[in-house]
Amino acid sequence: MNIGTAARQSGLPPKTIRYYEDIGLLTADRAANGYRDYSSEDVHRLRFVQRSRSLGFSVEECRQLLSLYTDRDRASADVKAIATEKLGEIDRKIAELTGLREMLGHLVENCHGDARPDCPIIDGLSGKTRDH
Amino acid sequence: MNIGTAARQSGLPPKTIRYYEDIGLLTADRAANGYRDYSSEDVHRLRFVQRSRSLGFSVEECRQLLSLYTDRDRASADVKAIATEKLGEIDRKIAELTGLREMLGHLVENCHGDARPDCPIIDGLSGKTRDH
DNA sequence: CTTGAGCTTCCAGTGGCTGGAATCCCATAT
DNA sequence: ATATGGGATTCCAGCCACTGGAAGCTCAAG
Repeated sequence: MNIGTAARQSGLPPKTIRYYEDIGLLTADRAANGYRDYSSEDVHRLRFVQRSRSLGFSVEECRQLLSLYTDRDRASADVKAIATEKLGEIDRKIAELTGLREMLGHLVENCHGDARPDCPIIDGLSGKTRDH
Repeated sequence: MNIGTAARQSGLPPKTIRYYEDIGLLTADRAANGYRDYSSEDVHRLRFVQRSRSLGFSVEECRQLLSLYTDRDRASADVKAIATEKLGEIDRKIAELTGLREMLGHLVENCHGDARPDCPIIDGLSGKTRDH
């Protein structure tokens, strides 16, 4: 099957698939006319990468996961280690964003938001107000 | 004052300050020897940008905020609009990450994580299991 | 036989820096 | 006077993960 079909079935744009091939993440057979030719197993791998990426794994992590995916004899502990590490990262990111949300939320709440120039948001960003 | 001092006082690396100048976000006077020369007002602006960036505003948004910061007569509503929009983005990001966290958390929970090859994480990523 | 869609490659740009090289300036120690 | 070390300058390249666009090929349908 051609790249367009593989793209539709995997949820990845053709450009991205070519890019993945370029960086050696996935390979593809070539048909007689020079077109890339994907098997359904290839599509599985593409979708695997698509899902992994959408779950926040970096491309390098996807490379690791793919090799764990391919290696039918690896220990599940190896996979769990990567996933757990990523879970920690996600938690840290959520915590950070929640902190930001709170800070910015306070600023927005205290801003009357009318035609007057007086603005606690600007004051907060410029460091004028004492930290509470 | 030199760029190093301004950097220490604003919390931005010198490289970043030069970069900001390069893209026209901030300007700097030059001393006789060609060194950049920062006033304390310049440092205020640098810190303003530093805080805005750390709160998740893009450089382009910082450009807007800076002009609102400089314009002593603008309505606080203008600032509030930008901040509220950003608040929405942060909320969306948190929601997205929370979703990811949950999904990945389930996979990790169900993985026994021992020497056996059977792994629900890989199965989940490959789409083998029905979405529950 | 033409048209249009889809495929190929390659080059360049995105955002927001960051690292490194080569060179210059300045203050201090010898 | 000079050597040294730290900081400043410029410019070029690279990071991540794509994405857009140009120029040219192939293929199926009308």
